[in-house]
Amino acid sequence: MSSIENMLRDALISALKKMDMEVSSLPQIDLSKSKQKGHGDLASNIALMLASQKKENPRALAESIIQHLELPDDVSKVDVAGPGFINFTFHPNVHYQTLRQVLKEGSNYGRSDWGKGQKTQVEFVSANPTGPLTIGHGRQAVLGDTVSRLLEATGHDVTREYYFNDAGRQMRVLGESVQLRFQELIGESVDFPDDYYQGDYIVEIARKGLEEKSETFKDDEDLIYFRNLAETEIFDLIKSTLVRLGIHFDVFFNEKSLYESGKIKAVLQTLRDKDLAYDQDGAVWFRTTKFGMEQDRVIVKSTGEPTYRLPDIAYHKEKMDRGFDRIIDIFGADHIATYPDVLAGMQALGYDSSKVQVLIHQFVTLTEGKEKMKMSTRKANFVTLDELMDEVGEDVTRYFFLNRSMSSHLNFDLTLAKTQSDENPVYYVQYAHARICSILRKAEEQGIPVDSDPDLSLLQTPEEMDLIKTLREFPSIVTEATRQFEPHRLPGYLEELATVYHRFQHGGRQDESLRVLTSDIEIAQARLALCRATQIVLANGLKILGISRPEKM
RNA sequence: GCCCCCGUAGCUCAGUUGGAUAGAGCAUCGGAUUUCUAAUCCGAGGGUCACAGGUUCGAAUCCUGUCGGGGGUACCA
Repeated sequence: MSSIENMLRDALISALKKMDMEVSSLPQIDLSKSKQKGHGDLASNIALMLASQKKENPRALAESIIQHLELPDDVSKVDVAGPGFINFTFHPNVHYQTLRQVLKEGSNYGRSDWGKGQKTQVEFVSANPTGPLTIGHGRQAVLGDTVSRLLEATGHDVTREYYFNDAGRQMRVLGESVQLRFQELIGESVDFPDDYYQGDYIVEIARKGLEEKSETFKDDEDLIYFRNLAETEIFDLIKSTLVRLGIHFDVFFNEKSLYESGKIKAVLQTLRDKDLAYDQDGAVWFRTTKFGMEQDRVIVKSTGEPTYRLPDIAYHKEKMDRGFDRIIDIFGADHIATYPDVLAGMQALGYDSSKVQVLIHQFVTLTEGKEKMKMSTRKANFVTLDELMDEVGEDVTRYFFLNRSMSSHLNFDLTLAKTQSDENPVYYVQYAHARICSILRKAEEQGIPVDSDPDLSLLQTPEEMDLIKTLREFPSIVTEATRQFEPHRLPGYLEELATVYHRFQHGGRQDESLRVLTSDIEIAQARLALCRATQIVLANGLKILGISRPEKM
């Protein structure tokens, strides 16, 4: 955050003091970028806020504030507009200074260290290995990875973690599904139940099994064999899909290890000791009502098998014990009811549950033309992430999932996605980057010397100034996107930046004097510096999104 | 029944803790090119911000209710 905002804030406060205002009861002074051109560089609604508090006319109040205001040197103009906004216009030097900063910081521009030293864990995907990753998983995978990248860009120490369970009923059914397909392959006639895994990939795995096994006896040992085979094969598949998407996990955490290390039992015992767990109807209940919930919840079924809550709580305790300062869980909307139990569990065990931040994203609904499809791994009516990437490419896939806010349903029209791949805004952004690379190459070919300290004050056209002002926003876009966990702000910003750049460069088509490589060498050098700065910001932004930065298109 | 998310242009979606004339892309229509990459630019049309009340200087945004879509409300995860 550049200090000009702070200087203005201080100036406003001292102006208000002069007016005998109660500074302590002041609403927070909001200084935000003016929404429209002609309204200056920053706008404050302080007069409007105070007017409502004091029941005074906001415009008159704004005028009065201005009269008492001592402007910092870098602010060249101040005026009152609309219902009572105070608009500030910067001296152009502020903008040239921004440009120098971008060029100096290079790939660090936009990065910050406000998360310095914060050990942060991000858990996402966490799909059990029962089938290939689908478009539904894709949204979470890309969101989780990008949230992680944002956290890294703001200085956090991030661990990406994938939690899975290979011991449950799902996995048993999976193993049996493979076994049945195997029996078919060796010529036995089998009855394949409707609610078993229908996908072709099951047959593929069974075929793999045929390479090392020639018969099956339907005993437990066989079942374990097929279950394990399925798990390794499917996990390989999942990992290769993730690699393709540019996602690397630091830790794959197996739920089973919580049982083996006795941590599940220990949690249960602790809850019992604290009288937060009790027996009833043959099951063990967790007193969630103690933590403000409507009813208690079962944590161990009467069969003796824990419900998902118990291992989830034990897992989060494990995370806490590993010393993370922040724990971020990314879940689909179907898990919305489960996390309060986990948070209650943390409180019950004496941990600070505010360290856990749960991000819920809405579902992907898949349509093909007008058909609405309900995705189900079991029934094998899904589109895999790999198929999507084959069709539209990795960059489009990532962008598609990132361009929308988590809280809105993502309507995925397959036919549209295919035809739209040419029109996808990601190309628009990448093209701006490629165009800059091209122009820089051209400058080199023409032998224009690189001036490390060009006269930036030669940049004066509205297009040039717009571009610089847009570059100036980047760091706060990154920090806000991180703070609010809203990755979609970044693609929106990059599209805006690309637009402003394209407009700038387009000007040169009609008018030679507006070209970057214009005959006036000094102007050319100043514009080349502007191009380099834009390239830096586009590249830094795309990198955070995990999208490639082509030098040619 | 109760709880959570969503409802904004023909379509897909933005809209910063309540602020200035509600925006963008796609689609449609009209213009610009012997290009520093037309994967570009400029312009036009297109809106009862689901509906009805309320809060106030000001509401797409906050509150209440209704309708519609999705998800939950398990001794499934």
